[in-house]
Amino acid sequence: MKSDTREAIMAVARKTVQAHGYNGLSFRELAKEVGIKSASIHYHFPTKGDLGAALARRYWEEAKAAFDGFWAETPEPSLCLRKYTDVFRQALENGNRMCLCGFMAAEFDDLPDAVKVEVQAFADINVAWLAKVLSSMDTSGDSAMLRERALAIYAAIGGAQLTARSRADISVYDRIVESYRVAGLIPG
Amino acid sequence: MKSDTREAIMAVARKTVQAHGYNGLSFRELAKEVGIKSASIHYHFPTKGDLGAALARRYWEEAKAAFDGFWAETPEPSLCLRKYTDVFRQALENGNRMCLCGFMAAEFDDLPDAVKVEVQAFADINVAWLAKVLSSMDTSGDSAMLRERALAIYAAIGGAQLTARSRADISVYDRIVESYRVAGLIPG
DNA sequence: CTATGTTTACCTATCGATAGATAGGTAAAC
DNA sequence: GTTTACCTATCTATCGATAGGTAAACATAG
Repeated sequence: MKSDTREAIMAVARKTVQAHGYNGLSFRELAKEVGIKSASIHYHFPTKGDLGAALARRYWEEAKAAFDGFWAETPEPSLCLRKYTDVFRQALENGNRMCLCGFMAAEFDDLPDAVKVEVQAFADINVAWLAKVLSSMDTSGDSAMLRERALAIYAAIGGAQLTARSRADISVYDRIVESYRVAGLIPG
Repeated sequence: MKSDTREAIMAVARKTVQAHGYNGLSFRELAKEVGIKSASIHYHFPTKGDLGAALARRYWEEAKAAFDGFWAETPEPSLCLRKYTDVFRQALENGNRMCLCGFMAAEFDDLPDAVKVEVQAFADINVAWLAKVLSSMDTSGDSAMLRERALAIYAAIGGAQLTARSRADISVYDRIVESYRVAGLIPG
């Protein structure tokens, strides 16, 4: 089995970053919640940047697995998109938290390079997956335009999450995303 | 004249928060850039929360004045909306910075209450102004729906800014906003 | 099976840097 | 004489990181 402690560190750290950001993540506080000493975190993750990069990488790997699961199991593309927007809703449900990489996008200037790479990878897999789903709904064959639309949907969902968070009101997220559908930004 | 130093503190602090967030704002670094000692900042702003609240308040006051100026000077509502999206573009032009209140929305959990109030006020004035402009383009008279659309546009623009920032590429912002218009989220 | 060496996974203790905040002093302006 | 607008000096708390120790787990040789 992979180290339980390492997994526990990552689990607690992910929730912390989703609520307080990368800059709001402290080794001492993290260690206290895990039940070890802060020096022990350095054993598993030599620097904070190593931990941040591991967190962001794990985050997009899990997201990609979930999205691919939707695509494999869900025959209806519009339902696929509904499951997609629900994933971002769940972060808000979980203590008014944000997407880990969405928060880190705001803090981008202060991230170590290794973390930046993984944050960008998260956006990439979102856009690629959305473009794939959109292409299954659209016969125009203009894949460049679908990619643009996919990018717009990804950005809009991140904005909906950010806005709802500042209201601490998940219904704000629902209303914004519904408006995106009404306006035609998100098809279905 | 209002204190030059106080204004200088606010000007430097605003740029810092737009790049590094409220948590990334340090009295020592701020004082160094202004050319005074950190203790002197406490003379003008007793606590960091006081400074943060003053920054956010000033920010939405200036935004409101700018938006009202657009509305007064620009006869064409769709041109008004273009000036609106340009305002958020300018933050990115200015060293890949974000909207001050957009960044603080991410850090919402860690903000003093007095700051939270002002961050929410910024969103309120954006949505109210957008709803007013939208109502001038729409004769349906469904003001509740226009407010929902206004909220969606505000959220989407914030997301576009966040996404473009994480790419350090202003053209990403332009492409996303253009997609919003193509999709019909932003009329005009 | 036992003895020995290595690796794993922590720990205590501490480092220098930095955080916001405060006390008290000073010199100029009013 | 009081207020304004700074200053120096310092406080406690916290930051990420490091050095070095320990005890258990494991591997290997006799």
